Amino acid sequence: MDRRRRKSREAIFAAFSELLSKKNFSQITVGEIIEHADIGRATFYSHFETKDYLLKELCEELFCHIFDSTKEHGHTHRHIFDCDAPDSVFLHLFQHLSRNDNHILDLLSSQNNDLFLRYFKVGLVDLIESQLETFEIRIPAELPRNFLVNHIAATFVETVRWWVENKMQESPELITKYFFLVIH
Amino acid sequence: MDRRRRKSREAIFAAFSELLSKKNFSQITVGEIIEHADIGRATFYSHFETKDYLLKELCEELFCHIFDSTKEHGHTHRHIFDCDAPDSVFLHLFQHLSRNDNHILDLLSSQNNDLFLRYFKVGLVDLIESQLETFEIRIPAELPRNFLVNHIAATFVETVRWWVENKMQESPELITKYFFLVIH
DNA sequence: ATTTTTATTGAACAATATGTTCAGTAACGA
DNA sequence: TCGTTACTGAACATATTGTTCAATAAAAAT
Repeated sequence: MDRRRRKSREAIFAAFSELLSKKNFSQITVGEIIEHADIGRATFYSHFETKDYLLKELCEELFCHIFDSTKEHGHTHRHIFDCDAPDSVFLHLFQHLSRNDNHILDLLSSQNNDLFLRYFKVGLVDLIESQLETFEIRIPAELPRNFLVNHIAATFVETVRWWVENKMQESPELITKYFFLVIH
Repeated sequence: MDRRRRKSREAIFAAFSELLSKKNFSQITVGEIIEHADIGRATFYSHFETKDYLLKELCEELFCHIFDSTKEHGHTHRHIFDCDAPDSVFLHLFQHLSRNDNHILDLLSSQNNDLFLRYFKVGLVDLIESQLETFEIRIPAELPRNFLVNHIAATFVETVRWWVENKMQESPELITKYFFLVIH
């Protein structure tokens, strides 16, 4: 990608992220994004069709990164069972979040956290779907697999929500413990 | 309240609900609402400051109604333990939803279901908070009460979401069973 | 080093949406 | 019947959106 194009794109993402951490998505205007990113109006529209697509691409950048890195871990963990915690895919996710790369936490703590948690959950469902059998969870036979996968993903997301709403005072390890207490 | 005022208010709610079941909240304009409700522009703004407040008041009308009715049930159930299912506060909620009063289901099935489920969850948290001790759920001592309440409410909401996404093929009784399988 | 390709700019543009104002009219309640 | 309250519809200023275009500058290719 052309360097100029990459710089514009990054400037838009940075400006948009900062605005999102301060005010509501629906109240953010394209004009504001342009102003903060310090680019021309036509440039913005040459990159993103609408504000919604911008959000979508931002989420993909943020979360694909997380899931890719945990999937690598997941693959090793799946086979190496002498690891400290066999369930640590989730621990890794919590740790990853608490490191606050790409200012994810600022976004998850903002008024717009629903927007991000929704995207996050979709990725989680895929991850859990593909690894459900490796989890040490007793699966009631009467329960649709589908339902259980959704439940685990949703519980994880809600745990994250609770965590950030409580200013993230707990360690990733403790949060992981809470998570498994309600899942098992 | 003046009959004219009540009629305008109802017309706005009806028009707004219908629009919400068809298209995205952010894409609905005040102009459209006015047109469908068949009222003057100034009338709309004499009732609701913004589209967001309109949504808020609509949610309150919808859900206060549900919670009020289940709280009455809850109070009786709390003391009458020869009832078929002592946990039936949740069964009642599922049944109430499936009756589709006020077209709640249309709204919960729409693209905007997040908006409503968010409001719904807030009411649920209050309900569960006040009745947690009456539930037959073993409470791990290490878990903050706060966390558990949020988890139960979130699980209920996610169960509803799963249900409506799957076209509500299951009976309220079966859904209640799924719910308790993952909660207990 | 020169040429070609590509991206950005800024301004102008029409189209749409927002929220307010006001005088006239109709419905309400007492 | 009379005073009050609500609705109307049009007009209004303002803000936002998304597009267009010619000029300019940076990057890539030769």
